[in-house]
Amino acid sequence: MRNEHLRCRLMSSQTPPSTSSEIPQTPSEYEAQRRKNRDAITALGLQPYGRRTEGLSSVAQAKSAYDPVADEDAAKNGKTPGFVDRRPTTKIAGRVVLSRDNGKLIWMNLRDHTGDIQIAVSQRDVSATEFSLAKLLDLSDVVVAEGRLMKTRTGEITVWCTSLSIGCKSLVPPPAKHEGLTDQEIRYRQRYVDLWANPETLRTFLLRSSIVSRMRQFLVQHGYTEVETPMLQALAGGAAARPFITKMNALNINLYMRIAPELYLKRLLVGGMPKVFEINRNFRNEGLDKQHNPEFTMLEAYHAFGDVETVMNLTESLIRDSAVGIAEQVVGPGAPPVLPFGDLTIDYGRPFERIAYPDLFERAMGYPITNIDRARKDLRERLPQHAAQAEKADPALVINELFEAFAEGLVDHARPTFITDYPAAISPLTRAKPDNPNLADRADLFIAGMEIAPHYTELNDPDVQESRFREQLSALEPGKGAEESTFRTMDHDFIRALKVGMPPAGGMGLGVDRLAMLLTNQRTIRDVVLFPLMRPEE
RNA sequence: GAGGGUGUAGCUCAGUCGGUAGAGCAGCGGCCUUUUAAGCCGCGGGUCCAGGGUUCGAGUCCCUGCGCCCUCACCA
Repeated sequence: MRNEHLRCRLMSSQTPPSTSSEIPQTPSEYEAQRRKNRDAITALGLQPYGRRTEGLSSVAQAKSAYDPVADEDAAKNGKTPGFVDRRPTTKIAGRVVLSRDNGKLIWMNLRDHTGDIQIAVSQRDVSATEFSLAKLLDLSDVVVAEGRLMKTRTGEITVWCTSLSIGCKSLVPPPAKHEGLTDQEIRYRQRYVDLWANPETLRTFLLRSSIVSRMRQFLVQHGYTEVETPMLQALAGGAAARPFITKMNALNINLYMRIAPELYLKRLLVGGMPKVFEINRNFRNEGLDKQHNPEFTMLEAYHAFGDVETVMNLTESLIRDSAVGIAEQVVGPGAPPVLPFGDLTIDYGRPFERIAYPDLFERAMGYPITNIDRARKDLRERLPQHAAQAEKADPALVINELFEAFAEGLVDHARPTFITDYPAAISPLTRAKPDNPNLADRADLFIAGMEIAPHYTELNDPDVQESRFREQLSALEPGKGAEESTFRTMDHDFIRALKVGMPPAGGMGLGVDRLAMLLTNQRTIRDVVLFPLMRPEE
């Protein structure tokens, strides 16, 4: 009953308004003209918003079905009596991207997600109604064309229509046919236009989709279990970042959008799931730039009885497999995983470089990280804008300023590189190396200068974890304290979980958007996020 | 947060020294049965991002604000 009612309402809303007073806003000249054409299509007895259509081929399938022998035969013998036309027929749906009306013969180019193809609508070969429809079509309408596959005199594969119908009327004029849609703002705000008007955009997102599904497949094949943990959390933990705050009415409490799934995934290790991963969104209340969108997709994976080395190997093989998948789609089967990113050519097939933090520091500065006096002096002299840092109590921060300024730049951007052996002092949530308590069992993967994935040997001593939490809380800067202490709270349940006992484990987090940027050669995160965050219109 | 760029027709863009708002495509009317960004003839189309100022006169110069892009900084 209820469905009936809904259906009636839906159907009535599909009926075009008969009076102009029902048109919601003043239409542009273009929209008015298209509404007029739509009404004329309705007047022909056709439904301008189409209906279910079976037996559709993609444009790519149609093109590959073209039969040159049959076409030549038809061209040569088509007019002889008793001729049997063996050219294959096809039925395709696509958006009208070009139209050339020669009077009694209309050429149009249709586009679907696989490409463009030309169709011809001849007055001689379709019904009078269908030919009238063809005359009433506008650029960016979606049509269904059926006919035989042939080549024109100039050699272009064409569907010579025997029937034509409309899938939907477009009331909005398309972007310039030659330039496409170039306005960045409209590309992001109206992605639905960008996707059809710029085939490169659709291609990028199809590639991104294939990366993510192939990653899932890879992880499952390697024995990892995919899980989903809370996105709404009473405590936003697992990373040092500011969360989005939201409110739950029923319980009258504040909740936070998660900044990381880490603490929940570790609880699953406690529960006895040995290898888990999650691919999902994290939310961080920070600024936007080429590498940051407030919501972004993160892969986190944990491996019980593994360590940092275990997950480094996982990341390396996972990224290599992703690159192989992309190379096969972009270049062809068997293509090596070598992909361009801007001016770089990145070979994902070679073993990833591994450089220890202290070694890289010494290579850049000429002295070891233990030479704190020298480091303080360097910071004052070479980075005066960070002079205040030099007076800070913790030497590791001094070292790290210099490291970021001078050492990170030595990493070859074209070569995926793990930086290992970070100072323990700047890695508060990581276990120390078994043979050196001053170094953390942590490795960060950099590609093209971007931080792609951190790896850790996870803390599993509840007492150590609790004291690290406390240190983090007490280290809050006075100015930020009031605000940040509202969401930085001790996660007692997580400590309780560690008391139950978490096996030793390796864990990693991989920025899926950044990996998608690298593999699809897009310079900004906004070009690999379908609907990037924009300031609201108006 | 700082600096730079940009905003003009549905789209892509010109617009000189401050002096009647322009082009191509798209649209409308007409012609055209093998076109390739089809072609030919004709026609219409503007809140020059918004607000203020200077000026006889502002798309143009000045100020303020907003959007987008780029670089840097911050954050991670």
